Amino acid sequence: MKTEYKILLTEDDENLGMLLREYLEAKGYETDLLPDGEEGYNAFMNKKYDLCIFDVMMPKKDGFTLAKEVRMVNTDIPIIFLTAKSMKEDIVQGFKIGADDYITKPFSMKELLFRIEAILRRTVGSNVAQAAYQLGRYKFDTQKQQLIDEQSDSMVKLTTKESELLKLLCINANKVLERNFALKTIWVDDNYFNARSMDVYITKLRKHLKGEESVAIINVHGKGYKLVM
Amino acid sequence: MKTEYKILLTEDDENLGMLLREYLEAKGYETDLLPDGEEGYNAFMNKKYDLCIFDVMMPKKDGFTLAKEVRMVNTDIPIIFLTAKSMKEDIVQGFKIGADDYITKPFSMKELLFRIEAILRRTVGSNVAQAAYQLGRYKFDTQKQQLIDEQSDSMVKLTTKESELLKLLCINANKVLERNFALKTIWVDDNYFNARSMDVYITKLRKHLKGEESVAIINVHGKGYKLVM
DNA sequence: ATTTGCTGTTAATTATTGTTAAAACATGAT
DNA sequence: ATCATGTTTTAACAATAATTAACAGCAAAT
Repeated sequence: MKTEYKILLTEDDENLGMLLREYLEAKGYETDLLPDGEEGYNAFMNKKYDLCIFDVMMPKKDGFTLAKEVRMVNTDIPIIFLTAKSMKEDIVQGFKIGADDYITKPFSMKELLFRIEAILRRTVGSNVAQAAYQLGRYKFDTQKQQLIDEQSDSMVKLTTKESELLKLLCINANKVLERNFALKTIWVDDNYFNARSMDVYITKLRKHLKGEESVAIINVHGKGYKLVM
Repeated sequence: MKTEYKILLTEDDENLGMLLREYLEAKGYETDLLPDGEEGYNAFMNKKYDLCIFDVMMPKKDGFTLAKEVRMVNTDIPIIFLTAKSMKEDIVQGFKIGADDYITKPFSMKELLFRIEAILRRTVGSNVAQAAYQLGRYKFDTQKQQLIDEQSDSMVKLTTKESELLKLLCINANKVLERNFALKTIWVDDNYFNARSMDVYITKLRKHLKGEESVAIINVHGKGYKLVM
């Protein structure tokens, strides 16, 4: 099962745009090409993309403005800017907005592809479970279901449910882990009682992690929980 | 508490190496410079680094071999390759090994710095990725949903809604944040009651920020609110 | 000036989450 | 099968967050 990644590309130069789209589609990315920032924004709001590539210089709405608006709705989606070589200042500004990468024109399409792959490997790919997570001073071993305090060199055994929940939180670190999702994956059924059971486990995990200031499980009201670190 | 990031740099050209190390240290990165792959590997095994920068062409052990060995021990650590412009094939190989980025010589040190920052923002994610806004004496951490008063060194926890709204205001600092836009992004639906709810949260935010004269949330009649500072 | 519609603020209501403890359930050892 | 132990769920109540209601104040339009 290999889901196709969806790319939102905005580029006002029609020739370059079409060329890029064709290339990206050939490489297996579903690509939507929009000619300016406004249309790009509309497209973004109407479809779920995995990555954005915005030309900086565009009519109606430039790439940075578009990126800001996109960031308001989605803080995580990777954004790559296409920028003219001379504009060093653009690059600085781009990173401030939260660019994931930038690429200066002219560029080879291969180069762009490498960047895309590298980013997707990190962002989407980071959603893949790992064997162990570092939570500040604690190391969480998902296999052994252990939380090791590397400072005092002590260890706490986690129960199955504790471990499963913490693992889900880790996989979604710094993102919201939706209640329903967690309930369906761990408790199978998402009724009222299971939701309360989950709350109980959140309390337990918070106690386990309270020795590390930089790590916290915060509640996102009505949505779920977020492991921040 | 700002932990210094540790960088492992291998580069056989002594002049370039020293220059880079000097620059990176000036930018606040603790940098160890090793002249070849073998010494680089020894250093890696003896210390905990946050990021690696490997020259591809090195005596004794080239950058790719070194990277492969490092990857066996640590699958996550970001690796940036320094490679000669001509060697397009190098780049392909580099990404196969799992490079996070590559940079072709000659390059500007600023450019390298941007790459480093971008990668650290993503991977370590911890310190830099947390979009934090400075509001006069207050520092607003969007991830942890906290408002830190840096003068009294006290902290106030924000609720999810408070945090979301303040974040939108910050993104649009000194510009009008339109009511409808905020309602649609935070409350999803922009009916009368949600609009009143938003007003209540504006009051709450104003209270939170009243300790700082230079920051204010002003109303733009019929349009929305503007965070001025 | 008066009306209408927006905004400011506080308090009451409702919904969600935090926490603790007891009950129910599971598991392996005797 | 029974017991001892640890895990998970349920229950109960406390605390917090979000919405709604109510009324006061202000801004723009007629």
